[in-house]
Amino acid sequence: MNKESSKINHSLNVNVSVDCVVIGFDDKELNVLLIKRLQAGDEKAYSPYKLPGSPIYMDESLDDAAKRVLVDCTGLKYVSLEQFRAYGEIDRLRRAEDVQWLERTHGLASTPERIVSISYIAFVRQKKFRQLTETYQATWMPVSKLDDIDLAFDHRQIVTDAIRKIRRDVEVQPSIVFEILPRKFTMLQLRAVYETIHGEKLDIRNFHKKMTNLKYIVQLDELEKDVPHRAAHLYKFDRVVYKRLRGSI
Amino acid sequence: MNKESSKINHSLNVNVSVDCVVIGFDDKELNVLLIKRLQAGDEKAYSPYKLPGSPIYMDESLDDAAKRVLVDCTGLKYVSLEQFRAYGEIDRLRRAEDVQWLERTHGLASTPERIVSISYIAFVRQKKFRQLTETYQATWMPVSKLDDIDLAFDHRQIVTDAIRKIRRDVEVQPSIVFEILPRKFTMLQLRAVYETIHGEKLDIRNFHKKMTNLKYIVQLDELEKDVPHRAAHLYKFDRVVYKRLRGSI
DNA sequence: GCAAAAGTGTTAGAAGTACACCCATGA
DNA sequence: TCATGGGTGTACTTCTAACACTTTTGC
Repeated sequence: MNKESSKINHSLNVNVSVDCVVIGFDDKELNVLLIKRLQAGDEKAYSPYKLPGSPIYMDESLDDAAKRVLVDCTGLKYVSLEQFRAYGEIDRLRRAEDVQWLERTHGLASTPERIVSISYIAFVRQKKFRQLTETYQATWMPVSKLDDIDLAFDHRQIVTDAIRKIRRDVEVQPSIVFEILPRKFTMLQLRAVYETIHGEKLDIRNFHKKMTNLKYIVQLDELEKDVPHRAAHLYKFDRVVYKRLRGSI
Repeated sequence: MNKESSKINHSLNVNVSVDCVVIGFDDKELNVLLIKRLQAGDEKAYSPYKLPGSPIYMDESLDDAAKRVLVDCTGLKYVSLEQFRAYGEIDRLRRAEDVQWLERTHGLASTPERIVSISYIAFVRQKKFRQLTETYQATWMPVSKLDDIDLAFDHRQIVTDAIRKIRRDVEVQPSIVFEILPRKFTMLQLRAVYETIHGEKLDIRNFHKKMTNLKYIVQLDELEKDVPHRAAHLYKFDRVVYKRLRGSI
């Protein structure tokens, strides 16, 4: 848009951005990855948290932009990101502090009237990259505490929608739960995932029966170690069998 | 759409557009609503069909833009449109004829490198507005014939994705089938919808049993008329009961 | 031995599937 | 009387839900 003002502006498409809702699981609860905004002079005036996001570059697809954002903000590569929804209400930039932050961060002389944001969801196992989040000023916020904090732009709405989507997706596409489990997992861990996502306790025996009936959950000849109780069997998720059984779902 | 060209550019956001995938049902098969492109000098060079769509205006939300497109192109109001997916590959405007068409139609001096399109789905009963589609050069294309025709931009991909989405949505949100049925319908009509969407025959007795067990499908004290065979009962969809039973789904 | 979780079966009810015949109507 | 779709029941299988005790291990 502003070809003069800087090279950054030349290659950015400031009318379209991507935002990533990274939902993490820490074996106990769901957390969402938020970025602390860099603070300028009057620190108080700014909403401290936002989703990782960025305007797209002209030479990258939406999917590539979302991947870039995740790598830039968190160091995370190889995370499966799924496009989720576009946000384009006309009052998305209603807060002056949000606009100021955008201009400062991206070196813009001016901001468009509106930025349409394409949001992406990732569902990840937190333990994989606990150290990286500190480097990038990213922080895990428990989903249960979201009501108490202020988020920039319409990011609260986006997070709320994303969590609702994940709850639904687990029903139709159970493979996503294995993204937040280690490669080898116990039935207890698997059950904890389902209980956390659904928000209710599940019957142990029925759960065990149901899961071991699934052909793509295979028991390994291996037990967990260093636990202060009887060791549980380990299982793995067989992606090949899963895909064969479910076709293109 | 034709004011003064300068004003149009001022109020259009040419970087973002909406496209509507209107899937219609004519009691036999699924059809998608396509627009015939207005033809310039060299008619042959242009892909004849595209989805109804438009760049968004600065003072309208994405949802409003989609509604406007549908009204402008087809005269359809009060159709439930649902946002579906954003398309932002960098080569969306790869075809020169597509770019030329855009510039001519919207009076643009130049076209951005890329236009991100937000696609919307509507699912409608074709009979409601058969005459309107002629006025607007819109036409119903059987989904089964899509392989044989050329669509502009990435619209083939969009339509394919939309149809897959509808097939899935029927499972989780059965209310959408009633959008393409008359207010009073027979079990045969209802079954035809399911069979068309799923692409397979269903057992008549089991289907009947299952549907009449649903509290939100209520039998009326009324029979169909003017049929060359025994008249069937009419049923209606009770939206209030449906919503009560399914909460916020 | 105790704390903590692993592992395991049965029963009852609900839901889904397979399957075939007579009925009402208009042409 | 024939063509067309309307309307119905039963038996079998599968899935779901409810429910409690013994085993293994580390401390």
